[in-house]
Amino acid sequence: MEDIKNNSWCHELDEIDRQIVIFLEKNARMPFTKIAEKLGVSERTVRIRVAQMQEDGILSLVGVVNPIKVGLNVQTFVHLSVQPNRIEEVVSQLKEMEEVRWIALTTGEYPLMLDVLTRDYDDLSDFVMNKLNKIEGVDRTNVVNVLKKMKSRFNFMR
Amino acid sequence: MEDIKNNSWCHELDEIDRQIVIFLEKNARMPFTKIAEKLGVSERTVRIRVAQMQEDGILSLVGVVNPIKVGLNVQTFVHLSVQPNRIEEVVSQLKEMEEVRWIALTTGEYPLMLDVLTRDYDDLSDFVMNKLNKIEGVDRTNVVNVLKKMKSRFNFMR
DNA sequence: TCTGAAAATGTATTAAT
DNA sequence: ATTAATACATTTTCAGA
Repeated sequence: MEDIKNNSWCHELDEIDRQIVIFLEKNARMPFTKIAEKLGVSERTVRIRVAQMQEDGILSLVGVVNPIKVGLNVQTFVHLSVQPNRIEEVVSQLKEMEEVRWIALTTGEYPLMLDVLTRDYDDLSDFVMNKLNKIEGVDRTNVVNVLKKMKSRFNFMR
Repeated sequence: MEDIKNNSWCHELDEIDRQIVIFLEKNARMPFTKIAEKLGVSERTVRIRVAQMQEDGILSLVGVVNPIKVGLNVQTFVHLSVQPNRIEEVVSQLKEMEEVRWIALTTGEYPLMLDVLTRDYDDLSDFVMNKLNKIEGVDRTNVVNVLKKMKSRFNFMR
């Protein structure tokens, strides 16, 4: 079981990598010199390791906008049942819709799941009525509204 | 309808803000000087605006780890039905579990929805059997596995 | 580790509302 | 009076050997 560490799809991060990530998870613009100082390594070490992790697709340093602050107040999950031979076609249409932020193929009664963001319930109902329900091949839909987020933690290092 | 622009919960970004965000969504460490140059404004303008947007909770500049690259290969959504008077209590237990990345109160048959990340199906089954099903007050669960992500777009500016 | 170049920050100043 | 922009001086950070 331990050989998992040497697989290329699972990059095992050493302690220095992990510490670097912890700082950058909080502040993507933290100066490398400051991180280096805190960890007792050279600035170069930090710079090289960050570049390597970005290169390997392990770490991204990005700006993220808070959707609520720009007026996208309503988050909804839509479970979709589709005629099996038309899934590809339906997905390609869904991909083009800007309200649809995330699409996945899933197990269960409804093979597609969408994460949908809209300004308000008017826009949501407009989306469901005029976009979703107009797609050919959609069988049944199950719409679940997010009322309140109770936890959201997407930083991975401790 | 246009007065929506002057509400404090909905910070309307002007064109310069939007352009800044577009650059930072791609690269949180892009030098302010470079952004300023591209937009034809001073570096200080960019710096102040970024600070202001961060202050207002509109924009965060963060490092994000690709879960798959660190061995978290299985994403699962769990819909939970809970005895109504025990929701708070159940949520507070779920919050402590590191597999549970995200919790929301939702409409529909199952009032709680969880986003769960695990290394593999063994860990998932362990989580369901030994953690989830041990919580007092949980009524029914509906477990939906993510088989394949078809779209993921969480940058908001165009 | 060092070093020149680049970038970020602080202060003072001005303009606009 | 407050906010936002600029210019410039100083400090910090970056990226190469």
